Amino acid sequence: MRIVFMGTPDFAVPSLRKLVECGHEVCGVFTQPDKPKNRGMKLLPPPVKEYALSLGIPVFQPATLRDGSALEQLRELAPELIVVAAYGKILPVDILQLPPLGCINVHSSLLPKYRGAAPINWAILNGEKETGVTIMYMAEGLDTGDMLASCATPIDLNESAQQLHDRLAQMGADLLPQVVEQLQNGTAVPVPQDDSLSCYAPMLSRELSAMDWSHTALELHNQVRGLRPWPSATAVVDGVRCKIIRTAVLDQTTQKDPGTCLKADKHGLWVACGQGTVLEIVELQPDGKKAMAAHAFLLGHPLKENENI
RNA sequence: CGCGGGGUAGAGCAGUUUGGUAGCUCGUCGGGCUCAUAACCCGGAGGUCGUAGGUUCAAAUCCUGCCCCCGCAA
Repeated sequence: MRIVFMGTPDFAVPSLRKLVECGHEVCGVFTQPDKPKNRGMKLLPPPVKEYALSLGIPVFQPATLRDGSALEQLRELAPELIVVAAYGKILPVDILQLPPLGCINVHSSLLPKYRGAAPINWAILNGEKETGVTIMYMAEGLDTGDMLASCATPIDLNESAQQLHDRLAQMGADLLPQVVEQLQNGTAVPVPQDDSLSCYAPMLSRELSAMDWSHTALELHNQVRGLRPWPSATAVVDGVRCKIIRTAVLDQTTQKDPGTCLKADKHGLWVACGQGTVLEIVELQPDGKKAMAAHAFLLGHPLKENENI
């Protein structure tokens, strides 16, 4: 089938790869413009662009889809279907109506839950036991279109958003061929979303990072793994601002106030949290340093028991 | 030229301001104690101080170039 693919970050790459592998004619790829990133403000191409170029697929990076030129380019490409995965732009109606078979989106949640920009992270932040991917028609509303297929997966208690992201990216890609085939055959069965069950997963921000020890160990654990790799949960440990990379919820209780260091030696770094729960900090990354095991950090930052960390 | 932190033993840090024999904790190796131990005691090994040059009687430390790592910002 003749398809235009729209996507930007790593999440979208497996889907694009799958379409190509299945023999579809991906006649064009739309992705966000290169943006200054990283140290030195170097202009970096999005992952989807790099991959598309490596396959020799024409890449389009319009700053806007609303000035008519993108629509014109799409008319020339004349796709039967547009497949979107984490593109990062809202498609205007005229584009949504262009392809004969419509526009479909690979979304990393079990819709109607977690519509929006950061569904993977919010599923973990909220302590969900299960999430998944959904492929749906695109409608004018944000992630509100009729669903065509979905696939669920359990979330491991210690899984980070990054790990889950990678799994879901692949799951979404694997789900794609059957949906495309059904659309082609006319056998697809769109299922409307039940708006009463929906919730939103807004974009992440650094303001979510700071750890509040009065929260329970489980809540903090979810914060730590849900915000990986960006923006990461942060805490000040021995006066040093650190990203907290990996934690473990301990099967212990304490009478000490939240934020009290219960243990700080080569066997571990334990912190008292809300409601008497205890969190172990397993791995962290001080400002300006590489990630390190908590016990290694303690060698150079001797912390005492019963102090506030 | 976006802002900033850093590269010292296998690991994490101190020492650099005020140049003068390289230090701490952990690990490691050997020995001891112990029913036993991830605990404790004794002893040892291990570092061209990122790299290239400069200043100096003398450089981890001061000066210059370069390489690499990381945080912020986007």
